[in-house]
Amino acid sequence: MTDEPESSESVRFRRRAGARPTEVLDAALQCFMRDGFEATRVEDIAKVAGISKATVYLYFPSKLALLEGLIHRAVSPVAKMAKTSILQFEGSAQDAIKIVLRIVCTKISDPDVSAIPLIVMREAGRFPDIAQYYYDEVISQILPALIAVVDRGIASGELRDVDANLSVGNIIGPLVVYMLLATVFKTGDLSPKGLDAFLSNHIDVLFHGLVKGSPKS
Amino acid sequence: MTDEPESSESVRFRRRAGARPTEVLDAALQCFMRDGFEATRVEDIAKVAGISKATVYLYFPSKLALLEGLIHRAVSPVAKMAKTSILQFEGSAQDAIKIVLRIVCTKISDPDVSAIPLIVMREAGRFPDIAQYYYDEVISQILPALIAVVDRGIASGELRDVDANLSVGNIIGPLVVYMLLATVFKTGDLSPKGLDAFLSNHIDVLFHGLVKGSPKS
Amino acid sequence: MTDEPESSESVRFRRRAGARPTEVLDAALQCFMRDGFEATRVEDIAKVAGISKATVYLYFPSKLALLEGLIHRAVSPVAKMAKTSILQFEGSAQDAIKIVLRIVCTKISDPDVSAIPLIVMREAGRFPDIAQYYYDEVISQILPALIAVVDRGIASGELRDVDANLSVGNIIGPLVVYMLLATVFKTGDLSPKGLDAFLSNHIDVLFHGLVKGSPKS
Amino acid sequence: MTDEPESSESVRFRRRAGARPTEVLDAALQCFMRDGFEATRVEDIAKVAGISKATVYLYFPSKLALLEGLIHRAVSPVAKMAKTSILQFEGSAQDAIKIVLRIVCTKISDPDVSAIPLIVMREAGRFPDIAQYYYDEVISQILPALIAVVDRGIASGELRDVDANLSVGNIIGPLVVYMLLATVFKTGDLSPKGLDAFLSNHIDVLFHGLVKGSPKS
DNA sequence: TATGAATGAGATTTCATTCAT
DNA sequence: GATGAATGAAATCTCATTCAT
Repeated sequence: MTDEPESSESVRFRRRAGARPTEVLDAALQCFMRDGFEATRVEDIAKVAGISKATVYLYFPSKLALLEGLIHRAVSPVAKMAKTSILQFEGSAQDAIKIVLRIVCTKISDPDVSAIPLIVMREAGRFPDIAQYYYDEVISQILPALIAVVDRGIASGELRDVDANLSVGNIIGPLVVYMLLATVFKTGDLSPKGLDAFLSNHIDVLFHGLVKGSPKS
Repeated sequence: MTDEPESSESVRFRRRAGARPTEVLDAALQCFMRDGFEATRVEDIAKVAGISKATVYLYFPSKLALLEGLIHRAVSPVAKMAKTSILQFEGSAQDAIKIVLRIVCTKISDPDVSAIPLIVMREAGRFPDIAQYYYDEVISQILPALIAVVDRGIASGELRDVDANLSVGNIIGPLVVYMLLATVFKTGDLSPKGLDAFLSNHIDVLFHGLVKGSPKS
Repeated sequence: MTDEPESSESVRFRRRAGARPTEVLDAALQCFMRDGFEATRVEDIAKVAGISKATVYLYFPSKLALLEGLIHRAVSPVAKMAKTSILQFEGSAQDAIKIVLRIVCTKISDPDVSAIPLIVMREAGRFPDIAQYYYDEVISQILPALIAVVDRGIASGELRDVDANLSVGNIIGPLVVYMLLATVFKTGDLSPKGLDAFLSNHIDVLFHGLVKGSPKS
Repeated sequence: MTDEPESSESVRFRRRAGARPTEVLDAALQCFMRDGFEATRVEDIAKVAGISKATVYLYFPSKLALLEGLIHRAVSPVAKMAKTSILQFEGSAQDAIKIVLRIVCTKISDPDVSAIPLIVMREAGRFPDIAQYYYDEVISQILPALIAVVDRGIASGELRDVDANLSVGNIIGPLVVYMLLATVFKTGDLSPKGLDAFLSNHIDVLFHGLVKGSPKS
C-alpha cells in the first residue's frame, strides 16, 4: 500500500526500497526472457523497473549478479517442495505421477516460472556455474524423486518393469516439448483449458501406451 | 548454390575457396554453441577457422548472416527427408515411429546436428525471423508427418484412439529431454550404446504404457 | 572561523559537531595520501571518518573543498612560524640553519605533516590554484627566510661567498630526498634516531663540504 | 620516410603502425604529466596522439599498461648506463661526481625525461608495483654507484670521512629540489644557462661547504 | 583473396552530488 | 544534524564493421 504511487507524479522515486530488489529481478526476468542475457542492457532492465541504471547497481553488483539472483529466487521454493511433497505421498504411483504433472502444469502456465528453466538452458554454455547450481538445486531434486516413485510402483506390481531412470523422460518429456513449442515458437495453447486437454491425453498415453491390445509383460 | 563447385572439372581435391564458407560456418557453430550468438565475437570465429577477422566478412556480410547461414545449412536436408521418407513408409505405424525415432537418435548423436535446434531455441527471442524460418522448415515438416502416422495407425485399428496432435509430445518429448540433459547439463550418455538402451525403453513405454494390465480401450 | 567553538561555555569535552570537520579532514588526508585525490572516493573518506557519505557534504561542499581545507589547515601554522622564528633569530647563520633543519626534521617525522607537501606535489598539475596557494603561503615564506640567513652569514664573514638563492637547495635538498625515499619507496629510516644520524651528517657535509683540505676562498 | 604524411589529408590514419606505440606513449606521458594518471582519460591520450580511443587499446590493453609502458621505456636505458659509466670511471671522486651531476642535469633539461620520476612519485601510493619496479631498476642502480664513488674517495684520502650512504642526499638533493620547484611550481630556470649556474654553485658548496675556514677533519 | 589497422557506437560500471526523511 | 536512496554524467573498455594495401 505505502509502496504504490498514489498519484502519478509526487512519488517518482524514493519508494520504500524494501521491494526494490524484487522489482529489479522482475524487470531482469522480463528482459532476459525476451532478449537473452548478453543482448539485454542494464539500461533496459532499469527502464522496465522504472529506475535509473545506477540504481540497479545499488542492489546488484553486476549484470551477472542479476542472473544469479534470478535463478536463486526461482530455485529456493523448489528445493523445499520437491522431496517432501512427492516422496511422502502415500497413494498409488499413478496418482503420485498425476499430482506431479499437475503441479508442473500449473507452474508452467505462469510464464514467470517457466521462464527460468529456459533462461538456464540458454545461458548454460556461458555460465556453467549457474547451470550446475540449477542442476543441483532443481533437476537433481526432482528426477530422483520421480525415479523413486516409478521404482516403488514397479516393486508394488502397479507398474510394468521398465527402467525407471530412463522412463522419467517419458513422464516429463511431453511437458517440456509442450512448453518449448509454446515459449520458443509461440505455438500451442498455454491456457488452463489447453493444458488440461494436453495433460489428459499425456497421462492416458503415458499410462496405457499408444498400442492397442495388452502389453506383453 | 553459391557454395557449390562452379565448374565440374577442377573438383579433385580443391579445398581453398570452395570450402571456406563451410569452414567458417563450422567455426561459427562451435562458437555460437559454446558462448551464444551475442557473446561470440567475430574474431573468435575467425580464430577457430584459422583466418583473419576481415576474411570472415569476405564470405558473410555480417555476424547475423553467419547465424542465418548456419540455420540454412542445417535445415536444407531435413526438409527433403521428412515428408518423403516418413509419409511414404508403407509398414505399420509402430515401425514408422520406430524408424523416425531411430533416425532422430542418429542425428542427435552428432553434436553438430543437435546443436542447431539448441541455438535456435536460445536465439529465438531475439531473432523471431530465424525462429519462424526454423519452425516452417523443420518443425512444421516433421510434426504433421508424425501426426499423420499416428492418425493412420488409429484409423487402421493398430493404435489406441488418442489425440494424435497432442501425442507427438509423447513420441519426441523423451528424446528432447534426453538431449537437453546431455547438452545443457552434461548429464546422460550420448554414446550409441546409451542411446540404444534409452530408445528401447522409450519405445516400450511409449507403445505399451507404464501401467500393468490391459488398457481400457 | 566556522570551525571554532561558537560559545565558550560548553567546551568541556565536546567532541561532536565541533570536532567533525577535523575528523573528516583527517580521514581525507589519509585517503588522499594513500590513493591520490582522483582515486579517492568520498565514500572512502566517509568510511574512515566513521560517518555517512552524505554527512561529509554537510561539512564540505565538494570533494575539492576537502583538498583545499586540508592544505589550508596545514598551511596556517607555517605562515606564522616561518618569518618570525627564523628571521628574528639572533645567533650565527650556522645555528639558524641548524635550527631550521631540526624543526623541519621534527615535522617530517610526523607523517600527517609530511604528507601535505607530497599531496600538493601530486595534484599541482591538475589544481594550479592549490599549488600557487601552497607556494605563496609556504614555499615563498620559507625560502626567502633561508636565503636571508645565508646572505647575512656571508655579509658577516661567517659563510663563504656562495650564491644564496641557489644554495638553499643544498640546505633543504638532502632532507627532501630523505623524505621522498621514505614516503615514496618505503626506504630509509624515519625514526628519531635515524633522522638524527642523517641530520648530523648532512650538517657536517653542508657546512664543511665533501672535500678534504681547506677551500680556496 | 614512408611513415610521414606527405600531404595533410590523404593519409589521415593508416600510418605504418610501427611508430604507433611510441606515439601513444608520448601522448600518455604528456597527459599523465599534466593531469596525473587517474584524471587522464584515455580519450585525452588518443586525441593528443591523433588517433581514436579504440586505437589506443589496439596497442595497450589497458590504461595502466600505458603507465607501465611509459616507466618501462624510461627505465631501460638507465639500467645500462648507471653502473658501467660511473663505476668504471677512473679519475678522482670529485670528477666522477661532477660527471654524474652533469649527466643528470642534461637529462633534467629534457622534460620528457624528468617527467618520469615525477609521475612515479605521484602514482607510487596507488601502484606500489610500479614504484618498486622503478626503485629496483633506477634508484637502486644509481645510489649504490654514487655511494661507492664516495667511499672510494674517502679511502683514497681525497674526501673527508663522511657517511657515504647518507651523503648521497647532499649530492643529488639540491638537484631534486631544483627540478621539483621548476616542475611543480613553475619556478626556477631550466635553461642550460640556469642549470649551469646552479650546478657550479652546487658543486662548490657540495665540495667545500658553506662555512668559511678549514674543516676540522 | 586476404589482412592489419582503424574506428564509431555502444556496454558495463563508477561516483560526486542531491534530497526526502 | 545525519543518512539511505537515487541519479546524471562520465570513464574504461569492447566489438562489429570498414578500408587501404
